[in-house]
Amino acid sequence: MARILITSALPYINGVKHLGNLAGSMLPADVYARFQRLSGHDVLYICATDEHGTPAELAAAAEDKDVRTYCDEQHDIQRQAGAGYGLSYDYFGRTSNTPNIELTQHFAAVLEDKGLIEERVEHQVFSIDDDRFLPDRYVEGTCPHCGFERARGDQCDNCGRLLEPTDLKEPYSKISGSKNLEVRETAHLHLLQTKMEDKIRAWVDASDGWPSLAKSIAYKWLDEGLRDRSITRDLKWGVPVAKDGTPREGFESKVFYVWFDAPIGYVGATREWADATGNDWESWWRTDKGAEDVTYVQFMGKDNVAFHTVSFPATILGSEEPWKTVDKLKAFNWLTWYGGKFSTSEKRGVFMDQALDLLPGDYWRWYLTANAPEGSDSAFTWEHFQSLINTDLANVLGNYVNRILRFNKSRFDGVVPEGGEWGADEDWLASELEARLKDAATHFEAMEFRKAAGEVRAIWALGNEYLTRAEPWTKFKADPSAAAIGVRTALNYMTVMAKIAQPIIPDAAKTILDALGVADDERTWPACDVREMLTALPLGQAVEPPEVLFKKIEDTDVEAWSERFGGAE
RNA sequence: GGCGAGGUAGCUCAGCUGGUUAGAGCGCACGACUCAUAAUCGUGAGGUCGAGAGUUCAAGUCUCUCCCUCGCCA
Repeated sequence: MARILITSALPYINGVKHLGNLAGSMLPADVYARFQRLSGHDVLYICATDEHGTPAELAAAAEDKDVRTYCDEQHDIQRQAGAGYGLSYDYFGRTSNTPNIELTQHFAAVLEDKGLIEERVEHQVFSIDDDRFLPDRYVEGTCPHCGFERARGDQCDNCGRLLEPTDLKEPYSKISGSKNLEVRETAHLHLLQTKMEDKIRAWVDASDGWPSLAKSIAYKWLDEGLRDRSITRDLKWGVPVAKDGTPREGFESKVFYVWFDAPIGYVGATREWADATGNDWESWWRTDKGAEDVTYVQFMGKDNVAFHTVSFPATILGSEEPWKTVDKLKAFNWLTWYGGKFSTSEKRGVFMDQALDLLPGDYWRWYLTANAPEGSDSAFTWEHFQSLINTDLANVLGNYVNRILRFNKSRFDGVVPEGGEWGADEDWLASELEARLKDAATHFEAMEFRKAAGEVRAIWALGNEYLTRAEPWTKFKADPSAAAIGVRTALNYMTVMAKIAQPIIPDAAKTILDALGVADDERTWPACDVREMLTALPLGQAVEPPEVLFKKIEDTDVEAWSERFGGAE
């Protein structure tokens, strides 16, 4: 039994995430976690909301709430949305909770002890009417190069030149529009990443288990040269810059930058889990306290790779403490909306909570896994969604369950029938299954989710092929016992179909296994002898057809949804 | 503008370190079957692998140029 620590990139607190976010980290992490649990491993799947930073403050202000209240509400909304998709976190924590605050302050203190943190004075734009320092991109004004009137403080969108906020002519606050700005001096802590470049590069060199996408992004950053990075901000909402409970002098109104404390949230949320369950968090994170046998797997979108392969490692490696670092890293490309970007403002795309209003979580889980943006960006379209759901879930899997259970009910009184002999058709089924089962497990293990889903689908389809060969409906007329072996094998086969479906569509799989009376402790990943699998159900056991597993998506649904959420043109 | 990803059958995508007639699923056509959510099973038709040039005995797979799409720019 292996110990596997799984984290998915932390969703930012600012609003419910869209399907692309779900598909690119939380869902595949969950599928992987479920697969590994079914395979008998000790899995700890941790996630949390990333709550600090300016966007959270502004979103709260827009709703006329204090930040804490806003985050409380949003955290709850995201937790519920995750539950709607069956995301099986062992713990869904918060970066604003005490464990993360303490850990963040701890890392900062240790890094400073190692000489990797330095106080530097910067010049930043302060908005008197907003009563706050403005992050670069919240200062706008006229570009000194091209005259574009809405250039951002970090760069001009029109001519593309990099800017400093102080370069802008006629600057104004993007938050309030106020022109009542001034440049003030402000001190910040800087993490001296330049000193750690060699150490990080050596660590990247030594890493295996990363896909090429991840390595190339890490090297790109290293090749460009790391920069010392400010890790504090002039904000109220965040981890206070303090040590042992005492605020740092001159930093009373400052907090750590969200990008510094967010990844530490993986550890923080693990501590929350330990506090809540009475478990030990250090045995998962400290190699001096039992974590040396842990395999740590991270899931994230490609935009997050640099932070996980360079920035966060800088924090961890810089501490020189025996923290666990990532072993395997799975990075995803984008799920696009008809080839373009998901966009709230332009009403393009579906968000996690909205999708659940349309259909249950399993529908989305299947589509987003079978069509995961693994090798390249992958397009969501309603038409494609409809096609995959109807074919794979309703026709191939759902109909199989329905056809065989109903036939069994009308011909064999709804119990696993006796009679008939294992024959050539059953041998054929067993050998096909054995090969495909092995492939499916390999793909799940390798985190190749499209291929895993494809193999699962192939195994489902194999059931229908078997029925075509066995044709119990024909045999029943002349020899009911010849039909019985076909039905019995088909019922046993259905248990395998459902068991391997569990990582991807857990709810539907549970419905099927319940209908077949499979005990909870027999629902692990099928790994025994294939013939044993196909003869496991006790003769005479009652099996009841469940309600229709998956309803089909009609053309009228697609029309209505395209209208509401955007679609082709 | 810089950087990144990508342009492979009608659609969504596989194609590792170059090597027999370029693959899958969906869609489509035809056939079979009737237990089933008009479901299922079988067969088949579809591609000058964005364009051009080059390296090589051999390129979707390497090099260069160009065109186009998407994203990021902390």
